[in-house]
Amino acid sequence: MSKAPPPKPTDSELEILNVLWQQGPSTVRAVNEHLSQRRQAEVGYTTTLKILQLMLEKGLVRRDAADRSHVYRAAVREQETQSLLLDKLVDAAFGGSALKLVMQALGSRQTSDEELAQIRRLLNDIEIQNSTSNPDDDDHA
Amino acid sequence: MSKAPPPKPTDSELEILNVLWQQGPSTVRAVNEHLSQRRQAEVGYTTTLKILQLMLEKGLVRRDAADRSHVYRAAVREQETQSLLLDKLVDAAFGGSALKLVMQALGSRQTSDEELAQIRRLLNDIEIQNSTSNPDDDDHA
DNA sequence: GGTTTTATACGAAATATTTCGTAGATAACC
DNA sequence: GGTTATCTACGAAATATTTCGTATAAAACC
Repeated sequence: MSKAPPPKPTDSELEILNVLWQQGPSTVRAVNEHLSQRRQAEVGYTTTLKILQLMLEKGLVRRDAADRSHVYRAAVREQETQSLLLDKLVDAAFGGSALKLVMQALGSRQTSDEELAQIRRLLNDIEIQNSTSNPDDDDHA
Repeated sequence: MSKAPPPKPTDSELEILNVLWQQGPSTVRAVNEHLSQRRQAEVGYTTTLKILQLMLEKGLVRRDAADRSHVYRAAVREQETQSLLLDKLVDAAFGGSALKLVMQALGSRQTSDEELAQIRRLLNDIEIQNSTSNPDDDDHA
């Protein structure tokens, strides 16, 4: 046993991760400015700093402390985090059924023909995968 | 102006809503027992009571206090709550793109042919709707 | 070299959430 | 009628999250 997986980020932490994913490794000041832009109001510099320090302890970010201004970067990938949050939501609100979530997402909002086409392409890809490997291999515990 | 929409339920509140959606109107004791079953451990009776009281203040549940044992029922619909949580997640983790969320949900997990077919049927329905009403009516602010 | 600016670290207040103990009232039981 | 069980209300501890003020050190400026 060695590493515990990083925990689910809080709302504020997720906001900061978004900045780091989009901007790449950044100083506290840079993160703080992007954060202040996203929201209506100005965010205190030390607030951003503090959250980044907590994120460091949790393993959500790493930092390069070579210079006086430390540079932080995301330690978790965007896609992995999306999956994690998606799974949590599926469990907590959709009775564990990702299908229900997808149906809900598609059904309750406007989806353009272009997007529909995009999803169809993905469905085709998945179907091909299903048939080339194990056609009926869905729920073998 | 009159009614503020019920807020996003917390994790515990969502758990209780799930019980109420599944079991229908229930006493505190009944909710508490279902809750204790879902988790490993026993949940304190007054803990469940307290959360239900807070949910009442927030407008997430209503109650019938005619008898000594009050009966609580969900004041928000399951589907609406799912939509709300979904929207929040889309904004917070998928840059506002529901399409990305759907692609991620489908791409990163095993989806059976049966489920794929179900989604295709939904896509067809949506496409028909799109063409019968307003074909290019996606982003008219 | 002294002043101002810009960093990090840290403590702690403010807020939100979860948990439960205790008090008081009422019903049920014997 | 008195005791026990069950219920709600309420306060508050325990925990998590968000926010920021202050202390301190180092760099930048003049």
